[in-house]
Amino acid sequence: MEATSYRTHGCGALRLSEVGQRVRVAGWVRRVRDLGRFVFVDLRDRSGLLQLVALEESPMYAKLRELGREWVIQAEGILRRRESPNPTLPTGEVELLVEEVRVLNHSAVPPFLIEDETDGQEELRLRYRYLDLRRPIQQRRLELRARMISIIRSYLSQRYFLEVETPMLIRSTPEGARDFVVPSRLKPGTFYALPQSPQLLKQLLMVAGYDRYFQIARCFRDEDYRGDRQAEFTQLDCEMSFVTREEVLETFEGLVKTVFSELIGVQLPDFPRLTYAEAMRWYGSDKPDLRYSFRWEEVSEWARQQPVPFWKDKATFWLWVPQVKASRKIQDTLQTIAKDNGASSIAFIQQERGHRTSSLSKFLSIEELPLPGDGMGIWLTTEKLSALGAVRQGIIQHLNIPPETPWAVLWVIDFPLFEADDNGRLSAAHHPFVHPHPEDLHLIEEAPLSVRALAYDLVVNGNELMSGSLRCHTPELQMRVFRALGLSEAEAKEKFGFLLEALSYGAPPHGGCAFGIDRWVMLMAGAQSLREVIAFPKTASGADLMLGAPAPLEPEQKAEILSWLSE
RNA sequence: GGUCCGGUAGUUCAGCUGGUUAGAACGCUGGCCUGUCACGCCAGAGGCCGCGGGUUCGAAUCCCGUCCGGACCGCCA
Repeated sequence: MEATSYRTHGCGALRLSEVGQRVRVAGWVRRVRDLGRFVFVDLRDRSGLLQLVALEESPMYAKLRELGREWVIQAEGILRRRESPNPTLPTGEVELLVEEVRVLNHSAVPPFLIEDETDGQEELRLRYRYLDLRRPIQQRRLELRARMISIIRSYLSQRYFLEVETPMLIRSTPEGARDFVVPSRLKPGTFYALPQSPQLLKQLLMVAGYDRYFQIARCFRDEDYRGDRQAEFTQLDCEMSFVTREEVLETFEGLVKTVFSELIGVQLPDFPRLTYAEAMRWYGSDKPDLRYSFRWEEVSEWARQQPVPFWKDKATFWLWVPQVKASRKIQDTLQTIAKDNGASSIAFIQQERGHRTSSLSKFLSIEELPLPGDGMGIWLTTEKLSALGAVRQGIIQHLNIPPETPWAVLWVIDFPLFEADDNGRLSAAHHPFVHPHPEDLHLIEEAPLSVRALAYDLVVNGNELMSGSLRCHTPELQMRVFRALGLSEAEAKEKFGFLLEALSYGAPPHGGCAFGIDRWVMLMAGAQSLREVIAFPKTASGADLMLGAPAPLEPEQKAEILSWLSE
């Protein structure tokens, strides 16, 4: 902490090495402990906590006794060794014998404890966010976030990436989430939209020859929120030219490893890669949590030959979880999860100290099945692979299985380019600018659902942390994809004319990605909610409880804006 | 948009099958206390029971509506 005229040291910086020195500190009063002939004050600033002390015979004694919680004070005196140290505090071996104290500001009594373990509910803390952020644990989280962004900037800048800002007032794009909209005053009846991501702008930067771009970009989506979602959120947005998918993955694998190493001292091994098809078949999810190694195996052929009536004509999968045992109640829960996710049957077998029990014992001679030891096995019949993922997650959650490793980071690649909605209409699985896999180009028209994309996700502990792709860089290929999505030439020109035009002026091969920074910080900080790693977050209904936003406008302002809405 | 949970002292909660004066802990105020660090001890103040309506002799408690917060589903290329 920098010294100023108000202070010579940060409260948390003082150690035995400063004992005997005259020091001046400034900060907030955490608590006053009045013992009669002694008074102790805990003084807090961002650097930590320091104990101040005054004895009865000192004129400071009366002054310290009068201080209230969260008053802002400045104190000066000689640092001395404590008679009874506190080993739980970094400054626990020293204290400041106060010779002078100045109250810089009073404070109202705070509505909740300004401590890591606070007694305030989140609603109250959001209303007094400046007090909540005064808690050391919050300061550490925002410091972690700032350090992470600084590491990212340094890594990318060293690799020829250029940080470019893109506008917040842009044009609404037809796909994706609902836009936040801003009415135009100068052209009544027209509207700006806030960006859902700088996707198209960064592609235009590649066309412009900027080669490697990044931005810590604020993005906006007007959808309903959750604990893990905010109306505005922060992306690390990146794009590169003249690179293969392989080179993009290497670049960002390096970034992620660097952040883990420099931020929390974790050396990650090389990231395994799963294709989308493998991830779905083995884990039933496109973002599998690989902290747990157990995975599904298809046993349909074997199952069809067994005398189990509900295994005929169905795809059957087998999962073995070693060294666990599920109660009847948990089995019922897993069955509900399976059924809710479209599975047609679920069956269990358990072995405990060599003794086997199974819900299929009346169909199968269970003693003859080869089992690897004690544990639980599950057979699931389902046509929907996502049921495999739901049951696997259910097992982890309800059996409280401890992770085998603290961090599991992997790539999922070869996502499908298209997906069909409920009515069978094609839509872009990721977004409509993704480059199809070169081996599947011939399938775009005949079998679009089997076209793979040059797309990739980075998955950390079951969370999608980053998503990206190579992009169509010729207008011809981009138009083929648009057509497959059901866009006519005229519609494509109307909606994405500027992109098609830009691609026709010498667009280089390019691709990139976007990281969800809030989620990433949340994982690194071990936080439970995005709101804990955002300085001024909104509630689930999109409200800022401190500012009182959103709020009605003054009648004149409202009337003026209403007049802009229609031309 | 749907389902569920919650809203009582400054705070976190109890009370809720209707019935004296609505409780506890922490915090706050005052007093005592020689080494505390969740200091301890004693005393005290503090309440439109979210808001509006209804049922009833009587409502924190039951019913309807509404607002706010949270979780889940939908939604989130």
